[in-house]
Order: sequence, then structure tokens, then C-alpha cells
Amino acid sequence: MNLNEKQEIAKNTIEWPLLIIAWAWSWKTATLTARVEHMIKEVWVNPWEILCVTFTNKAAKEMRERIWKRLWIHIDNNIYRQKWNLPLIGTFHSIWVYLLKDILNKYDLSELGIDLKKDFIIYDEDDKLKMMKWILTTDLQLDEKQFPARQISYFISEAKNSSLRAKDYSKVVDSYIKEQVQKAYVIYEKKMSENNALDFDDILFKTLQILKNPTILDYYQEKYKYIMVDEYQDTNMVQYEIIKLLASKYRNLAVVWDDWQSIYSWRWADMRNIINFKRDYTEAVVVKLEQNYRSTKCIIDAANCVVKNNKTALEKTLWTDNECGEKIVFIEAPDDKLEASIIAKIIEEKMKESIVIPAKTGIYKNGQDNLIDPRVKHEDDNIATSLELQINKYSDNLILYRTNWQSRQIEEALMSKWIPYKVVWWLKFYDRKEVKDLLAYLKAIFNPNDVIAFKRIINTPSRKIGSRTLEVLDIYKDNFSLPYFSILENVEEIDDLNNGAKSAVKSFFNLMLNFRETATRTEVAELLQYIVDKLDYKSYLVDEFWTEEAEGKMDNIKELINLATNYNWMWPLESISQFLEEVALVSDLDSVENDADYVILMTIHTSKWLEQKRVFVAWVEESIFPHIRSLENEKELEEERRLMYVAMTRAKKELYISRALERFHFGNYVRNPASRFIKEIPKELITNYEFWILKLI
DNA sequence: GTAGGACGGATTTTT
DNA sequence: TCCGTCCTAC
Repeated sequence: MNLNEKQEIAKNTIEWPLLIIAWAWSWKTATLTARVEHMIKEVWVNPWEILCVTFTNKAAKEMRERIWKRLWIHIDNNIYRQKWNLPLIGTFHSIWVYLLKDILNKYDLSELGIDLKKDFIIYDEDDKLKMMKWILTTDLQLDEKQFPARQISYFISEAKNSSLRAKDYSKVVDSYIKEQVQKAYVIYEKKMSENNALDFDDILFKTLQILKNPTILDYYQEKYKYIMVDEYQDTNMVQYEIIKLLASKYRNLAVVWDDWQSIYSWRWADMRNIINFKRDYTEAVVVKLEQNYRSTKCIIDAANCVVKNNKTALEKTLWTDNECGEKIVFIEAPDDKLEASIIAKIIEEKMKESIVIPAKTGIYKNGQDNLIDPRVKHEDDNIATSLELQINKYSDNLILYRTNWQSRQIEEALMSKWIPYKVVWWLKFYDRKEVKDLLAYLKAIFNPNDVIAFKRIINTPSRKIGSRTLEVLDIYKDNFSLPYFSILENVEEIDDLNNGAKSAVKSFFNLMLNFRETATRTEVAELLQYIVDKLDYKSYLVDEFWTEEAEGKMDNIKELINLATNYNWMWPLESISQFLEEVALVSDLDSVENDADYVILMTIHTSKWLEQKRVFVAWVEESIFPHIRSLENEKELEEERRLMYVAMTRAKKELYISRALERFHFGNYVRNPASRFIKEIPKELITNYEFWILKLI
């Protein structure tokens, strides 16, 4: 790949702070990759002193693959299988978990007053909510409707992301609800530490606390002398502080900034971090990458026009050398069903075309893989020099929407036309009941303190242990402050339980004992299989669900076990711990065959790292997109607008934007006006969908 | 004390 | 529409 002049500057600025201001598809990842290659091959930087932080696992994986390829290394993607002498590349969360484990092997943190023990486990959003609910109802005895767990944990998350610990929270208490938040926070902190668990916020927050220790900080400053952060506009305060500490000694920090693509303020991403960066590194070299190598001129112009309605955007222009391309097609369907059908219809029609296009010399294009899916290897962008036969593929099509549940209607339309599709739903796999059940078994086996996991499985499959028994166990747990597992062991001595309950709990305890014993000599994949067999989990599923559904669930379990075989080479207990960590932090599943050809459906947020020849943005209506909860707030509205910008710039050649005049929504017919974002696209760049085609449907 | 059915309410985005 | 909670029957 040939870098342009500005990309060259970025590549060659090594021993100096660097700010890369990038726009959609300006090859920022390629530039970063080239920079790493340059550092290692020409500047002779030690590869293991390089730290690359990305925002998602997909991005990390892609970057790893690109860099490994440049360095002629063949290696898989597991962070623990990265050799010690290679750059460390990962998300904020995966890197800090890796480093926290490293730290816990070297230091005793209790001496530093930090409450974190070895073999901690990670609580996902769901575990966290369960914990919060439990605290609110039993410890604080609050009315759930008045104090929803979700809202309270949101306040706590906010506190953690502004470096506020529970004991300091009283400073910001200014209302009755925050008083309750404070109480909940204190108990939450205590319970999490008893369970030896970290939630996503804790991973970052604890890291920051630990790095404030000069000895530990110095060790990691020396270890990672060259730091790069992609998607810097999406970092929050705690992440900023961590990076600041690590980079403060050698000041070799490179960040990539793209404020037009900042769509994560709800995760406390703080755009002020760019001001902080400029203040901390006044000497920084600033490089602007403004040329877009992907989309047609028409699409880029339209996207520019939309985002320029944001008052807070800096004055800047994305431009391209690419051809003008076709106008954006606006579909205004009579109703929601037709909207979905038209999209399906267009895809069907496009599949019938097979065209020969002369690829222009000098135009960059993707090689044979113009699949957007990062699971498929991207060839670096080759220069096409000859005529080429272009065959339409289902995978040329990407359908985007604002929220996950919107996929259903489109799925139905695609199904009725026998169009293969795949919904990319990040959390879906690990959110499934059967997967969560089995993971909870693993967690409970691995960590006898994990109350949340125990509560999930103690009566799954049903063992006649109900809410009353659980309540009694809770009381005993609080009174004796023993691990949950020990309470179960001593259940005989609990007078408040009748004999039936006692023996039910006892047999559950014996089962878990058996699992724990098995776990010491069996790798995680085999252990999972053993658990499934021993529980007769299959019959349980068949009893609970329709046969078809149960079979689907068994397939998911197979997939889970299959995934676990990746850890067969480790020691049994280690394999459990690593596996649990991966499933907590990696939310999508690499189970898709590379040569599969299907239409891809996903939310706009998920699509941020993708591109596609033909993109459909559906449901572009006021109060859906922009989302109803952002209409009142100028700042949030601007974020929605940036989201529209992201959606539009996913398209390389063809962009369709659709809406319905009337749709069936929550049991009612609703009529939303067309989204303001559509009106912000200049008329000359847009054309209406021709409805006579409807007759063909 | 537990399991299963009826009813009511709430719906962003992800590590 | 789906999910979770409450209530009643066993």
C-alpha cells in the first residue's frame, strides 16, 4: 500500500507525541499498521514495547492480523497466545484484565490498600443488574418501581467513570435518590469484593487505582514505551487518565481522533479528552487525514452536509478522488411491511444482474474479498489494473437500523424471498439462556464466592429449591460471611429449613463438589460436556421449550463447547479462567464460515468498523432515528446525527435510505414524520424510489 | 414452599 | 411483541 504524504508523516513520527485527526475511511488503521511496521523494521523498536489500544475486539483482531502479516508471523488471535515478544494489541478492557492478572502475580495488592484478589471474575451487564436488584430489594428494601436497578447502576457507573469510590460518593449526593445510590454503591462495592468480581467499569477503575502506585507504574512505563490509541474520541475520563499515566514518562503516545464518529457518549466517552491531549502534549505533531478512499463523491457530500448541521463539529471537509457514483435512493414505503419487502426486493433484483465493469487504473479497490465482514481477511487494498468480472453477492448488502429489535421485520421479508442473511447481534450468543446457564456453572465451579452464578444455577434444572430456601441461605451468608459454597456445605445446620429443602441443597452441593473435582483434571471443553451430560441438560431443555427451540439451544451448546476447545492446551483450571474471561470480554462469535454468502443485518453502532458496496439504512424516522430519547437534548441529537453520518459512510457505492408512512409498533399503528436527517441531504444528491416496481413484489 | 399461568409494562447504542 | 413479576393452585 502506498501512503499519501500525510500518512507518511504519521508513520514517521515515532519518538514524539502524535495526534492523527482522521475521517471515515481515511485509512487510519492502515496508517497505524504501517507505523508499527516501520517502528519495528526500520527504527528497531522492540516489538514488545509497543501497546496498541482499540475500542472493540473486532478492531483489535483486524489490526493484529494486519500487523502479523506485515511481520510474516502466523499466529492466532488469543491475547494469551500472543508471544511475549510481539506488540500487545487489544481493547481497553482485555488489555487491562491481562495486565491486572500480571500485576496480581507479582504484587500483593492488599498491601497497597486495593481490594483485588487473584482469580477474579468478570460480571457482565446482566450479572451486575442481578446483583443490584438483589441489593435494592433485600438490603435496602426499596420499591423497585421507584428505584429501578438499571437507573441506580447507571449512577454508580457514572461515579466510577469519574473516579468516585463509594466512600467518596457522599460529596455528590444532592437528592433523595442519590442518597439511595450511595447506600447501594457501598453495599455493591462490598459484595463485589466478597464475590471477587469486577464489572466492566471496575476493570478500568481498579487499573487506574493500581497505576497510581509509583513502583507498579514505573514497571509498566518501562514495559510499554510506545503507546497507540485508536478511536480516541470514544475514550472516557478513566481511560484517559490511565493512558496519561502510562505515557507520561516516554511521551511516545499516538492517538487517532475522529470526532464525527463519536457515538459513545452514553458510555461516558468524553470529547474533552482531545482538549486534554492538546494540553498535555503541546508539542504533539498533528496530522489530518481527510481523504476518503472508499465511498463515492455523492455519498461523501451528502454525509458532509448532514453532519455540518452539528454546531459543535469543527470546520473540516472530507473529500475523495473517487467517482461521483449514483444518487442516494430514498424509499418512502406506505407501511413497515412494504418497507422491508422493498429492501428484500431490491436485493433480489440486484442479485440477478451480472455486470462487467472496467476498473479504473489508479482507483483503489478491494481485491476478491469485498466482503465487509472483518472475520474475513481484508486484502490490503490493491490497485485494479484490468477489466474485471463483477458478480453480485448477497454479502454486498448491508442493512442497518437504529436498534436491535428492528431486525425482525426485515428478517421476515428476507426469509420470504429465500435470501440468506445473518443478524450480527453482538451480545446475542452469550446472552442466551443456555449459554448463560453453562457459564454460570463454570463460574460457580471456578469461584466458590460467586453468589450471582450460584443463584442462577441452584435451581436450574429444577431441584425444588425455591425462593424461600434462597432467602434463608442469604440470611446465613450475611451472618457468617462465608463463601456461598461453604454455606451450602453446612446446610444441615440451618434450622430454618425443612428436611426436604436441606436434602435438595445438599445434593446440589454434592453435584458441585463433583464438578469441582472434575475441573481440576479436565480441560474446559470436556468439563462442559461432562456438565451437560451429568445434568441431563438436554431433557431439561426439551421439557422447558418446543422441540425445535431445544434443538437450537443444543446447537448453541455445541458451539460453546467447540469454542472452549481453543483452551485445551492449557492447564484445566487455567483453561476455565481464560475461557470465562474471553466470553466476558469478547461479545461476538467467530463461528461464521469465511466463504458464506449472506446479507448482513446489524445496528449502526455495530457497523462502525465495516464498509459495504450497498447499504440500506432502514426506519429513518423522527423518534426512531433520531431516537425518541434524544429529541429533547441538543447534545444527544448531535450524537444521533453523527450516527447518521456513520451509517451513510458505510456505503461505498450505493446507499438506500428508507422509512414507512405508517408502521405497526407495540401493538399500535404509528405515523412518524421522516427523519430530519433526510431533509438535511441536498435534493440534488437524492432520488426517490420508483414505486412501479412494487407491482412486481 | 414451589411451579406454572395470567397479567401488566417497557422498550438505544456496547466493553 | 416479549419479558418479567405477581398471584394462585398444587
